[in-house]
Amino acid sequence: MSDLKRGLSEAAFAAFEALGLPGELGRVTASDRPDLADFQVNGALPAAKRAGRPPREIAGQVAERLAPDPRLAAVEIAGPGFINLRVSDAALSARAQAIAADPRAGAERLARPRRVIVDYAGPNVAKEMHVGHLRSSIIGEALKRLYRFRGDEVWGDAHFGDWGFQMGLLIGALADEDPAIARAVEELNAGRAPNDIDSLEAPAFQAVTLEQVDRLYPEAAARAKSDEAYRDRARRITAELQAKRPGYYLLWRHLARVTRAALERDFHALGVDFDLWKGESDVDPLIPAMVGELEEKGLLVEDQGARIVRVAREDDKRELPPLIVVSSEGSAMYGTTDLATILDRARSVRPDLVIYCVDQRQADHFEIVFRAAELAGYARPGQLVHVGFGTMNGTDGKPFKTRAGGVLKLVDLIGMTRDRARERLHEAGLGEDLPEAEFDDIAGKVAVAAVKFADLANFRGTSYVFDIDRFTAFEGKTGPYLLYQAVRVKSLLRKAAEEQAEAGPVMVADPAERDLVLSLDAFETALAEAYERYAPNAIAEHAWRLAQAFSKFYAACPILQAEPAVRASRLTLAQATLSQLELALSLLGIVVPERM
RNA sequence: GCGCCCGUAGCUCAACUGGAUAGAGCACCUGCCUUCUAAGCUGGUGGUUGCAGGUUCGAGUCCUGCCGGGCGCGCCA
Repeated sequence: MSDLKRGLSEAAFAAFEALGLPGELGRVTASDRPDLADFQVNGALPAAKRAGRPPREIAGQVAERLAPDPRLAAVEIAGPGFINLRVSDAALSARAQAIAADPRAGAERLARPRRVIVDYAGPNVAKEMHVGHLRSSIIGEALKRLYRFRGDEVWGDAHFGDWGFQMGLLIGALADEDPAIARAVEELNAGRAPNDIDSLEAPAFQAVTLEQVDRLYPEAAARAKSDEAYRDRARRITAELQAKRPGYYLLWRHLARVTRAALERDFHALGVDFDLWKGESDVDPLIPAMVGELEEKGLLVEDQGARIVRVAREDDKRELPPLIVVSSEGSAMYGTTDLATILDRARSVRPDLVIYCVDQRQADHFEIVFRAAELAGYARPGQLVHVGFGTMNGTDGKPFKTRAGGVLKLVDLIGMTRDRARERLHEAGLGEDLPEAEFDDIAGKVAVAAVKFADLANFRGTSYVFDIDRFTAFEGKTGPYLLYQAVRVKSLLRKAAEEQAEAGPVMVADPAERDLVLSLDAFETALAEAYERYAPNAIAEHAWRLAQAFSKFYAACPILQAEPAVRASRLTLAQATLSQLELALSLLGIVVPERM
């Protein structure tokens, strides 16, 4: 059963067509004026222009055809030609009943599923994740879950940055700092490259820690900006690493392992998971053949010592730089591995759509890579999509930094939020008689809900201010509010079960019940919008509205004390709300505890 | 310099792709716990949507020009 909005749209579509007007004009939307109507149709206004007739006249004719519909209690014309629809209580009751009985809580399935890859543009394997990495993980995860839920076949790929200049830079810095490492690298490099390099171990590298990496990388990156010789050496090392010189390669492998473990820990804490734990290095073997192919196709040209693909077009408004495939040092670049990854995926997964969930600032980069991929025949137009998001700034409007001037690590953010959650749980007297382990689990879920919802409630495209107080806020439009509402329903349903109160047929009567059912009905619309615009904030917004509608219903309508038939109806509404709310939150990557 | 994005309540953000009276949260006033979890609910204050034009029945949304901010522009990712 489709939602009320779509059902009514179909009726309005038919009404417009019967009048010889385009059916699309019959699009039904939620009313802007809830005091006047539940839904509205605005199509009479644009229709008037085409038909050369007054809008109210057309609206009147459409309304006449809609009026007999048993789902509608009232059809009225308002203002210049709006058609206001008020749904009957019986139709709302039936819809609530259907949602309650539906394991998908009223959400539909795609008619034509696609094969989709969500590329999280994973963090660099050179430094720990900080809050700046938050968005791609959270948004990417939400998109992955949404797409999968609607019926697409989806692969989430971490796509770690583990094969570029930053690795050469870090290797150089480590050798500079620790003579033992420098020696080990030299000795290994001096020996002949063994055929089975993967089985080699280099004990000297075992002592390298994440803390060391974390400390050295920013220094090295800064120095490379001003010191040309230093930069050139790092680029040389990068090229040699990619050529698998044993010393560099084995040190790289150790770094990859160490940082990978930290990344897994961070992603796990956030409830983010990947189907493919791939990195740039994984497509390295494809590069030589790819370069040859680009050459054969006449796309590759020599320029300033590098080998590039020109992607600029005549009608470009700006001068788009070329894709640098092979640097003048002979190494693969960011764009090289991206292109090779597109080729790899085209051969393995054969996706209909690849969503790159990456910072908006990289828009030009992706435009260049996508054009190159199309020129090479690795992708069709529209198959690759860059879903950009804004940057996260501090309260001062500049890129976020801690008070000490450093970046805030993701683990620390989660930890801080969890501590705040513990405090607030105590203050509110929630979960006091629960075992320690469950209490901790709840605090963790509250923290993740707070962090994720604070991010996902914003439209991805705009930058927003990272405010630690906002991420640890538990009142108002926050993740914890939503958990609280869901848990309240669970508690209610538990109590009902104890009293052996059963759910039964829905009979909508109270205004709060009407509003709740209309909120439930809007689920599919929210999912469709989030899907089409790659915008999880539509789901977050829906979850918030639903929770709020329930809270009002909860305050206005006693449930367990009501007479049996009313009680049964309200229990069904509560169940439907819980299943849809929990589902919506799960799509955002937020887990609801049993109690709190 | 060229290009992209943004400017909405004191603060942080929405606004179903051009529709009615621009909505939430926080903050600030107001009332509600002998009824199912008060992290809640109720009512209220708060706006010339940066400025000036234009397009049309109708503009926060589209166009033009200013003002202000962010970002990107070849071997970092």
